[in-house]
Amino acid sequence: MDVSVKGEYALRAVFELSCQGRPEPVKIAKIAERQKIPQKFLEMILAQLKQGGYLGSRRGVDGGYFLARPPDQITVGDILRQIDGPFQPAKRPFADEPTDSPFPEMWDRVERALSCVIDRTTFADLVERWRQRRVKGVPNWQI
Amino acid sequence: MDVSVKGEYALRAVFELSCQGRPEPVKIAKIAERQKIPQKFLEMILAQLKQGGYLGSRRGVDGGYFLARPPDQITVGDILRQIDGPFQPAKRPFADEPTDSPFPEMWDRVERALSCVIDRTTFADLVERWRQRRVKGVPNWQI
DNA sequence: CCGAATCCCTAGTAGAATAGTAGGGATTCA
DNA sequence: TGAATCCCTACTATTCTACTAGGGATTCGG
Repeated sequence: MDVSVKGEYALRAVFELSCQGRPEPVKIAKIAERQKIPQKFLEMILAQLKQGGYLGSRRGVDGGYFLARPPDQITVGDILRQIDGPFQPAKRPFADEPTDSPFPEMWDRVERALSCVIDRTTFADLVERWRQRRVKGVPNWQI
Repeated sequence: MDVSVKGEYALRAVFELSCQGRPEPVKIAKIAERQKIPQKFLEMILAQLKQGGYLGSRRGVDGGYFLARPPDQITVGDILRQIDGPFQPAKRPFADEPTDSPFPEMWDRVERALSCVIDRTTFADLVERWRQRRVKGVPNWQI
């Protein structure tokens, strides 16, 4: 019932890209440094996200990765599913399980509850909340 | 974001015990057979559940395992946590993560959403829903 | 056209976790 | 006493995780 490190790295990378106002390319090395992610590992992750259609890239001197869509159209659930695969809490139907088990219905509830958070949270939301917190956390005492 | 096979076995075993009206001992072999769980593996699981205070046991000829509390006082969350450990969706705080990350707050939401299902679903609930479904699913055509 | 910077691709790998199995020891009770 | 049961320790094959290594393909300024 937990997210892999790879999944967390992916979220942080996409968050980093979402913080850019314009979608101009950011280098792998820069993302790796700012988010403290092993660079070669990050390369694989970004490739996977690109393959899922969430990122675009450019090679060469001014190359890098960028969001393929605006951050309000990418959800946390999108990224996690792309990296860690679909997360049914339990394999359904469980091979050996009696067909009239009480659990599948409960797993559905779990999945819906989870979906309510991760499929409704976009990276635009994350950036906005994070900016708001920074403002509230470090208020301007000068007025 | 998924439950281990061990965790599912544990749920099914506790469900099986919850279906007994009285808390009289049920043999490992019987639970294993009825729920199609490898017996030796089940032994470990039941020991772990006993150690967590959810089950009691008796040895000898009429021995077996039984619930240590009524099924309306054991939740799905109790059992899953005992078997699979606490499930924070992500390790918090993530060592390398900047301290002002937007994610911890989101993981809190996820955890609360999850908790709303698994910590509010008791085994009494599961048994009741399951019985109700059997009644509705196999209606009496004789009137 | 050169070459430096960048992304791209395949492969390998140490260590941990998962899902068990094996074999016998300790209790209980008729 | 002995049969039935739970109890305990150890072992293991397989898979997964979190990387690392090494180079190849593009892009672009000069």
